[in-house]
Amino acid sequence: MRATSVRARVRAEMADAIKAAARHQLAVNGVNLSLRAVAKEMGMVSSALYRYFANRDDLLTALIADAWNDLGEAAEAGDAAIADRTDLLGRWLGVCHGVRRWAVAHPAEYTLLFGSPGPGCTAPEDTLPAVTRTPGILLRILDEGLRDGRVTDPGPAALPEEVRADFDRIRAIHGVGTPADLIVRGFTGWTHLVGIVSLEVFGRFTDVIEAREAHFDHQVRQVAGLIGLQPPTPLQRACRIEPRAVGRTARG
Amino acid sequence: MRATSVRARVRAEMADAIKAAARHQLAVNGVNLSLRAVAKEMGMVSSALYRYFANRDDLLTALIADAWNDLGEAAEAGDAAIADRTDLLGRWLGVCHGVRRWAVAHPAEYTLLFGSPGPGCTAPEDTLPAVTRTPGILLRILDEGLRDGRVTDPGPAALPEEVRADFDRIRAIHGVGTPADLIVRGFTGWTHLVGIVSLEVFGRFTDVIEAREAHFDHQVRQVAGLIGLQPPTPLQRACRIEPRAVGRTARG
DNA sequence: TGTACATCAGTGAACGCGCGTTCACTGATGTAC
DNA sequence: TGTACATCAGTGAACGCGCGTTCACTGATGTAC
Repeated sequence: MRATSVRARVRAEMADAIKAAARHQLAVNGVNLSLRAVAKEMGMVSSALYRYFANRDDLLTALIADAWNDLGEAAEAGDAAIADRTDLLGRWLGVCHGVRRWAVAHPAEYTLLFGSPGPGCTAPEDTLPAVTRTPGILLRILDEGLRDGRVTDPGPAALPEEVRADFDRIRAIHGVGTPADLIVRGFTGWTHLVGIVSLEVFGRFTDVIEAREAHFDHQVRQVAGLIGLQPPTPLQRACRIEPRAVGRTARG
Repeated sequence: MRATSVRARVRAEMADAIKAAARHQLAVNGVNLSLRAVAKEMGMVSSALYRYFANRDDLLTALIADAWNDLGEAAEAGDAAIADRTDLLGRWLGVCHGVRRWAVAHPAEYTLLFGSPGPGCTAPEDTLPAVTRTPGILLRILDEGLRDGRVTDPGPAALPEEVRADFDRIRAIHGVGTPADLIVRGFTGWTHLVGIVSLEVFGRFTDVIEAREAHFDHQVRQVAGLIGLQPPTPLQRACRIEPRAVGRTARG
């Protein structure tokens, strides 16, 4: 029994190594992953990969699932880096910067997630938690702000009924009580974030925007303001021990 | 001499027909354009295409240039559809809807423009006017609003110096006097627009947002408000002959 | 107007390539008695 | 502990495919005299 699990462990490690090699291939040769190239990088013959993945699509699907989780971890790390947990604006910005940093560092994997889907791209059902993880972090920040009064309830806004239905569904997925109108506001932040990161990663800022990070920070702040996130008041800041560390961490 | 230009005209028509077939191929088989498939659709042999385009990259480059112009035309049409030229919010929304409609109708061409660039993607220099055309329309609406007081000058905002340098350069390209701070606000609208359209076109709204157009309209209105665009006042509306047609056209 | 020549669009065969995937195989490792 | 068998990771050859691109060619169309 124990011997079997040794084999299983080695097997799992091999699968991980293959995925790592595949990620490297993505980084070097772009999004058109070649099984033969992955195998060569592993020092194997291409047919050996079929011991670990049923086919190319299977490997890609695994990479995509991993990428969603990596993105989520980067976003969570950006949130967690803010010492003052009541500084919701700082945390929001931390998440945004975390997402951008990950995307710039892993352009090919970002492309898997937010570039155009290839021909045989079927998102498997069980990736839903991974996909909704990052927007979920943003949503929870908003929700927290709503509950302690830092973010104002938008009240009965002019949200079309059909749109409200969509966002009631989204609310149910995340299991929060945030009103649909506020979720929409947060979703605007998410769509903007994806837009500005995609433009940068896909090379649309070349020869246009040079101060990438400063520009990103400025834009994301603007949108955060639209959403209703405010910097902590001086009084709130005064109650904290290390207020100055916050801004720096958010932008690092 | 006239005979020669007959040949030249036929030649140009053939090149157009090839591009049309290529566009159809893009729409059907996705972004991985195959010269052989294009030739087959034309009822030709693949080597015949080399009479018209030096190689595959040349054809793709031509398609991309055309796509930028098509997008620009769709955006301009969205603007032009607003009868009340002083209704800057309506015109802004008209441009946004025009962009979205074109993208949804031509997903593969949109992907060429805003998806991840392929390996040999070098934007030729002379496409700059085409690339900047659509954001330029948005910028000019803002500029018009600034000049007649509908949009307020943001004044000396907290724009980092390096970002200001980038946007001074952009301002020079478009030849407008709009202050950099306002251009940045407009650029936020552009990045948001690209984000929400990309998410929809690349399939990220599947099983998430069903009321696509209503949701889009709502989001884009939110961001337009952030930028400083306001709906015409009742007085302004009253001075117009057909005020009610505006909103409908903008959303059609 | 008629003829000789040049231009050029399109053909069809061929090239070399890299790809995903299959299959029978070898040899090492684990299992059962 | 030792032996016979089962499992399974990895090999290497082969398959069939579609691809971009080349090249010598044919035949129609335009040009010059």
